[in-house]
Amino acid sequence: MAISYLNNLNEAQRQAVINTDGPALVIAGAGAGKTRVLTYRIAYLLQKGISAGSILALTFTNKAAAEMKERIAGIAGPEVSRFLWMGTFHSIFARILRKEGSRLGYKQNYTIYDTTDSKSLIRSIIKELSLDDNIYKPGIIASRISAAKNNLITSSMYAADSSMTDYDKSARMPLLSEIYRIYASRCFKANAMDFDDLLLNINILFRDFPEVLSAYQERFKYILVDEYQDTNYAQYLIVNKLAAVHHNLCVVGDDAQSIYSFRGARIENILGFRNDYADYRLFKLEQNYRSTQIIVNAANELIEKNSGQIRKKVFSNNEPGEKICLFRSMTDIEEGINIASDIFDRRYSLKLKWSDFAILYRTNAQSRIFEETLRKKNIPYRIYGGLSFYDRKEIKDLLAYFRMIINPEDEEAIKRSINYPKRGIGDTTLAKILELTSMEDTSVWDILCRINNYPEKFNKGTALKLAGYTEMIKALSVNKDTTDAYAKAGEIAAASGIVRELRNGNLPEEISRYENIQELLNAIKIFTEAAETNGEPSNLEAYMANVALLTDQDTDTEKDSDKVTLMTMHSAKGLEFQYVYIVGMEDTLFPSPKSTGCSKDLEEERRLFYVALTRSKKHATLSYALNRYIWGNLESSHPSRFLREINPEFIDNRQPAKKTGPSFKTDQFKPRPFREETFNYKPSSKLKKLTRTENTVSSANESSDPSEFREGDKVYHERFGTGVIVSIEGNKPNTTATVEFANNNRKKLLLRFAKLNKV
DNA sequence: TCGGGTGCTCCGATC
DNA sequence: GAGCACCCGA
Repeated sequence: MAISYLNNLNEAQRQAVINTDGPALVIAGAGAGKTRVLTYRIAYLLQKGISAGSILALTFTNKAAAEMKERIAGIAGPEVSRFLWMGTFHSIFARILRKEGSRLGYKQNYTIYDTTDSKSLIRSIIKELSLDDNIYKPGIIASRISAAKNNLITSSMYAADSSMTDYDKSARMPLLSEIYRIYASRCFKANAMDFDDLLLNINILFRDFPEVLSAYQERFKYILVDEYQDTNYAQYLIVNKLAAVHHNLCVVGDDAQSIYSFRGARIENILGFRNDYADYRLFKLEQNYRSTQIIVNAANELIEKNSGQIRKKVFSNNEPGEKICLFRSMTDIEEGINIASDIFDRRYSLKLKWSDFAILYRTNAQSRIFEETLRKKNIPYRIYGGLSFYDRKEIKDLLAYFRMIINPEDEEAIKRSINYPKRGIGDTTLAKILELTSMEDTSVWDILCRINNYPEKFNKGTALKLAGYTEMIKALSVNKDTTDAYAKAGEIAAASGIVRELRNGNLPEEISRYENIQELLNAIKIFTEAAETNGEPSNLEAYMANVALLTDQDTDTEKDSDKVTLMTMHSAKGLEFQYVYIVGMEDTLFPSPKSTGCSKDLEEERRLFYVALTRSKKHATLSYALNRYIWGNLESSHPSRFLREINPEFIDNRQPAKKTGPSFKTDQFKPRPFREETFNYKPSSKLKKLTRTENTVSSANESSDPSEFREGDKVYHERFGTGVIVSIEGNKPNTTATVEFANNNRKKLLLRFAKLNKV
């Protein structure tokens, strides 16, 4: 293996690569070549003769792991890199738990519950305890339990910890610890672990079985952790325990890019590394290869306003670059138009690709307007962060059957599959079964297998339907170990009736569901073939072992397509684009109003802004609108405080709307005129949007109260078309009016005027 | 048991 | 605005 790749590194990077022994903290500024250092360091270890099987490299996403693996395979060869322990925290520890979990009472075929499964289980526990789910909200409870697990607080510790229970009492949820207890026992009975259990149970395993810990401590001579600033307490402990013997722990990260505290990440882990390892070596990667000097300098000045951080001087030797543009728009729609136009202009005048552009926003809800404005200009775009492939209903439905074949005790899989496709097994029947499981302290599957023992509970018809389901699962399970995953999956898809159900449909969404099922089967085919080539198990159980840990990018088919990217600032972390638009820079959106009361949260928002800004290679545009629809209501806002934190010398205030280019038709996008107002009606209290057509309001002059409605006003309703107000009970917001539509239908509607601020 | 209408909630999101 | 859970009527 050639060592020449070291010549591709600057001095700081080189030092971080070749000093392989002892604890090392690599602080990598944005765009400083972090991934390159990590991959080269591993390649260097391999080249020094360290066996791949003794190197553990942990990442947060499959994508990061896959990218690194590929690069290392390129340097060291796939036959070596194959044996690296490289993957996400969850996948590596899930793998260890498959092997060692029996010590904790789990079977090797345990299921991994995703967040939907967890929430659904919590919801049913709340119901069974007859608690009010307006107070005991499943989402809140799930995150309390998750946070507890991430801090290694088991349900019994939770119940004994007065600081936890006092908090719950004050939140009117005194039974939260009870829900946690039941939740944990139900997961256990279902032979299932949720995502947090994977980390919690590894900690318990290492605590209670020192011989297991010491075996893995011995095995992993070199440990590398990517994005160390994002580790939570459970991950922190595992990593440090594993490194306790060889001390060859290399953590890489950037405290300035810590943006995940809401999911348990502790910036203290990276800030405190020097206290954990007095003999550590610090490597600072400060040269930014990505961005222009203006962007790097602006970002530096911004992040300096945060207090707790590891000081570093990120610099760029690239060109100074263009100033950062600042767009001001009257409304959110105008903002969308301005940005679509700017992208359009730059794309053609500078001969760029659509994929050179990204629009970054704080909340997913902001994407809609950009979708509309981009579509109107025929600009291709791609939204990230929507429903992922594996979150789709039809995929989850089919996977539930696969789960049943592998682990029939999986309660959530039973609930999902027992009455889909419809078999006439409803909630009442299910509730009866669940009651029996808690009375007899057993699993749902156990009751199902003995359903004939309860003739007084289930009538003949119901018992027959249940037995039909149970027998089907049993029949499909017979040769599950010897059949390959693809064959078995096809058999299940057919036998379950899911394929039949979807194939009969003619609606576009049914067709697309059917296609998604086909896509899943294709993915399984690819898995099966790859496993057979590598001489690894290719049955369904092997496929299912990791499927809960997979995400979208594994089925990403659009990778190389030329499209504008739309995503949140959070999901943009780690990516880069030539031209970046950071939108919605308003006090109502960014920093999130929920963060402004707390300096710690505000600092995290500032880091988020830092992350967003440093995504741009060539140019960044910041944008805000003075009026915006928030949950259907128009609200006015002020420019974000973060705009004042960018040194004005880096900012260009030029407004985009004044520009005209040969390819740009201004009249294609008239800003929404003041008179085209929007208001809502409320039939039995549901708000629906109505748009008052332009021509009808001409009678109202601007000095009169624009919220007035009168008889004769025309209104447009998306369901009924245009109608005329024939009678009205008032002329203020929230007045009821009878509207007559074209087909003589009269509807009584509550009209609610959403006031458009005049500017 | 099934479906359609209604009402509530909503920051970010890896595995 | 929109997704999702729930309720009520059939």
